[in-house]
Amino acid sequence: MPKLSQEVVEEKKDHIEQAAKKLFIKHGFHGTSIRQIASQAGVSLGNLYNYYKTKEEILESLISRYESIITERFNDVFSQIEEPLLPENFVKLGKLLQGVVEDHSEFWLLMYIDVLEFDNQHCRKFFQGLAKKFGQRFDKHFYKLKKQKLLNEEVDPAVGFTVAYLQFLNYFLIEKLFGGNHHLGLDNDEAVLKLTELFCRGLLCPEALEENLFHN
Amino acid sequence: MPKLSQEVVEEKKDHIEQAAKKLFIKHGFHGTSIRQIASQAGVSLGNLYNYYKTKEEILESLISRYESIITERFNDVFSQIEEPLLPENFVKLGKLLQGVVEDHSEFWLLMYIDVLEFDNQHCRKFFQGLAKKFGQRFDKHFYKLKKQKLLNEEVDPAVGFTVAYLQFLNYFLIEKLFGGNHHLGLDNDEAVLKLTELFCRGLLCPEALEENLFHN
DNA sequence: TTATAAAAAACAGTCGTTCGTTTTTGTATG
DNA sequence: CATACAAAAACGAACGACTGTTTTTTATAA
Repeated sequence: MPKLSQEVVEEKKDHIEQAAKKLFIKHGFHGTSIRQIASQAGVSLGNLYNYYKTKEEILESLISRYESIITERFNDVFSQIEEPLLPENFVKLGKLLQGVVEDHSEFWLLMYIDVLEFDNQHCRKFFQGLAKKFGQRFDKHFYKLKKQKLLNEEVDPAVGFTVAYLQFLNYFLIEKLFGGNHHLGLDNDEAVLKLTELFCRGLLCPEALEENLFHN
Repeated sequence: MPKLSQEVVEEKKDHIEQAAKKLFIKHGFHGTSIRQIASQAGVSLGNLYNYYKTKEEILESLISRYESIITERFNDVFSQIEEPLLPENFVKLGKLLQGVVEDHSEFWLLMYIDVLEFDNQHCRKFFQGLAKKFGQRFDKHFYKLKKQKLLNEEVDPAVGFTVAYLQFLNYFLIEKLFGGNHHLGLDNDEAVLKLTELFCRGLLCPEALEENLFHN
């Protein structure tokens, strides 16, 4: 039998890893056996070891494959948002991130596996220098707003955007994976609107922020 | 041998569960064996089954025990904050929650185990009706501010406070468990200050929010 | 002595991995 | 065009260690 082409190998690995993913996110890494993976993928036990040296390598390959998908998806999201600090674009961001979580909540489950069993070795890059990355991506937009003095000078817009991004993700993850059940007491659309309002305007009126007004 | 008193039993269970916790958060539920737990606790394998019917019961007991500790700790935090929407109290909240995460990050690891392997059955109450709970706890404070018209009327103060609470927790969890490594590009104290600023004032200047100003 | 706790041994499976074998298939040969 | 060959892929039995749980035995203290 001739050697399989690189793409065919990748296809087969992808097929195996889809099966593995299904089991890992349901029973965890140690809760899933190689036999189950093989069976789920319709492949023999021994043959798995032609593609992966160890069980852990399956998880690693799966995560890095998924990471590309997620990264691409996020790039797609951000490419739809040119001016991220417009209120209407916060709303748009929220809804797009809702879609990401709904389509790929498994990715975060894999991340929790990684956190638990591998000290988040494989997924930590996801958070490294997050604000800096956004700062670079939306460089010109942030600079323009800054120059126009439309921003609260106390907060770096990159930090603000990162916070909003994380908050949206977190909100939908709590809803999807943690059983939040409308934990803010709002439906999802309202939540996105209220979060947007909060990020843009803040919680307090300008008058309240003159400290003396608060202390009476 | 006479029957052990209820408190002695609870002490022994606590001791066993401390050992179990150590192992569970390191290797996950299925990655930890009963023998390891017994050995770590300095108890015989068979004797464990005098205290728990199954391995899962150890985790359940551990989680519910930890839940009480965490709940108490949170109550302690909130009792230190009478007027949660004062900017200086946001800062205080942030620092207190930093302490909670630093002291009890294991609780969240257990929660991720619960999410992964038990659909968050045991921990989901943590998020249920969160905003409502805060709304009730800080009832009078929120009402007072509302009456004084110091609040952004677009956002329920309970929702705003819940969001801030979750954001602080999430920030420190990312730092502690997910390898964030100053993901906002700030040290922790700065991050608390900037988050506070963001929650109170928002990201945009009042002038920016008149939409026409934005679209030129 | 007796009820109970603790320990040890036994049980029936399952685990990740290895390995010898069989099947498959493109290529080279006649 | 048919055959033989060889390399690769697929398979599944076997290995030794380990699994959660049950049962049996021993130690302990009123």
